[in-house]
Amino acid sequence: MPPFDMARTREKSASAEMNPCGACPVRSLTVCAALDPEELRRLADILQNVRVDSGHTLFAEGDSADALYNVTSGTVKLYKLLPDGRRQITGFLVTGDFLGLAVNDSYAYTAETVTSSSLCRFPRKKIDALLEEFPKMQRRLFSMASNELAAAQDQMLLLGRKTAKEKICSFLLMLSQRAARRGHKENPVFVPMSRADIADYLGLTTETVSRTFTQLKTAGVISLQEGNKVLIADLDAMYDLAEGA
Amino acid sequence: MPPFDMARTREKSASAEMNPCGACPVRSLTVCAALDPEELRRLADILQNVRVDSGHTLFAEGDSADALYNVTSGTVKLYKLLPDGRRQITGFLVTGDFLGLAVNDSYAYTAETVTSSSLCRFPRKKIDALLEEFPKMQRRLFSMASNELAAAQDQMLLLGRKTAKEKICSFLLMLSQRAARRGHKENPVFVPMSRADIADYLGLTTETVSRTFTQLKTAGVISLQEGNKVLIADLDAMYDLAEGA
DNA sequence: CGATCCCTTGAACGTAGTCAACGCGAGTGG
DNA sequence: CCACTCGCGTTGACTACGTTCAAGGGATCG
Repeated sequence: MPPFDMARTREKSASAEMNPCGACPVRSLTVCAALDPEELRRLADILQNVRVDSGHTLFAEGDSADALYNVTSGTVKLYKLLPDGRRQITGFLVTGDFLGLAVNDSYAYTAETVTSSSLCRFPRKKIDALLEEFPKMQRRLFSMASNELAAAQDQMLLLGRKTAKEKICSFLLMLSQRAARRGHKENPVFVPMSRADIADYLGLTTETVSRTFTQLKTAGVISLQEGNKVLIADLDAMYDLAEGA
Repeated sequence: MPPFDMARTREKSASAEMNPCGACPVRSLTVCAALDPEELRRLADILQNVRVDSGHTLFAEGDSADALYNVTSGTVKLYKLLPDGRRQITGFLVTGDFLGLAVNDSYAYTAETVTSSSLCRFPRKKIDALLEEFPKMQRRLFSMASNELAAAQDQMLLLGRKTAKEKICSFLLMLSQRAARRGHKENPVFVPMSRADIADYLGLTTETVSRTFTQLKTAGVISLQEGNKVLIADLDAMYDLAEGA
């Protein structure tokens, strides 16, 4: 029996065997894009499929960073805490996003599922070895990190300089655009996270988030629908409101 | 704002030969660390040394991103603007930091000098080719981007969840630690940027920055010295104040 | 059916923003 | 050489946006 078959038997989930990377429907979105079949096979050999229910912690800030993850379905939030419990969510990750970058071999943030999610888990040492071997993948990861960095700067602008209304509108537009890029319907927008999560992402309180939704609803810019969906009724107004026009 | 071509003197390979990367005193801090002599020579071949007076724009948000830069001396600020002029400074870069990562071949932010500065300029196409060739350098760049990303998340926590006093203390401590890591004296801290710049970095107004400095001064935690220096009189208090203890 | 969680709404409060004035030092020109 | 301007920092008075504290509704679940 070839060694790679041995490796595959170690995978946690049977679904990984039935759905190898070559057939992965979200590959084009992520770090695995543009790898050739042989490289994909090598990648499949080291990954574990992980399924996590909503509200569970993948890893906590300060944990030793022994794996990189790739979201294949669901939504994951990353956050940091202050000693007194104040929380800042630094990102909501969805299909195709990766997480687990480390500083000093420790995670810099806590990762927790918002909805039940599936992830590919790459043990650090193995993925590092593979990155050495496949510069193509290294470049891809770098380019994704660059995009993350640009998004982080947008978020700083939002946190430091936007009003509550502008923050909420920017947030909804971001979710909408992100859904569109993944081939989901961009309107109404699916908003799976709680008011508390939105507040901690935008630097607000739940009360302010709730009040601002009500304002926008009253102004006829959005309307709330069943199943945590938000219909953007006036897209132009949203764009204007998102930047203070 | 003066036109930057006037202030900027671009020295071609001639000066690069006189001061080759091999003798560069800040190499260990930056992307050029751990390259061998041959690789350094190749790097020196493509770089331009750039000297820029204070208050000049290196490039603006949206410009086509045709170069990567590396700060060798001085301080550079990066910022983004809202249509009505509100500004968020996303970082102050010093010796060893790089800038110029692009999204869609455009810069995502404006880069402007705070003090007169020197930079190494790497034309995009040439540096990309070199990165292909030297995976070592690619990895180094990636690891620096990872650190940037972690710093960005810290900044989001600051912007979203810290009070004015906590922001100012965190800021001064960051400057102090950064100076220490570069072998400069960490106390008193050199603070070359204006109140307006500090405000736009911390999501405050100049008045609040000024008032908070006065408060900290009155409380005996810091004292202001000649030449834009801040003496941290009570380091423990600063650490506590920075996280709301 | 009670307990819990999440969301919403109301009222009062407080932190930081806004508007305004002034001091100070550097640079400029009469 | 002095008067003037200009940019920057500081301080004061007032305001406002978002927070805090509190209450209640609605959905879910044991």
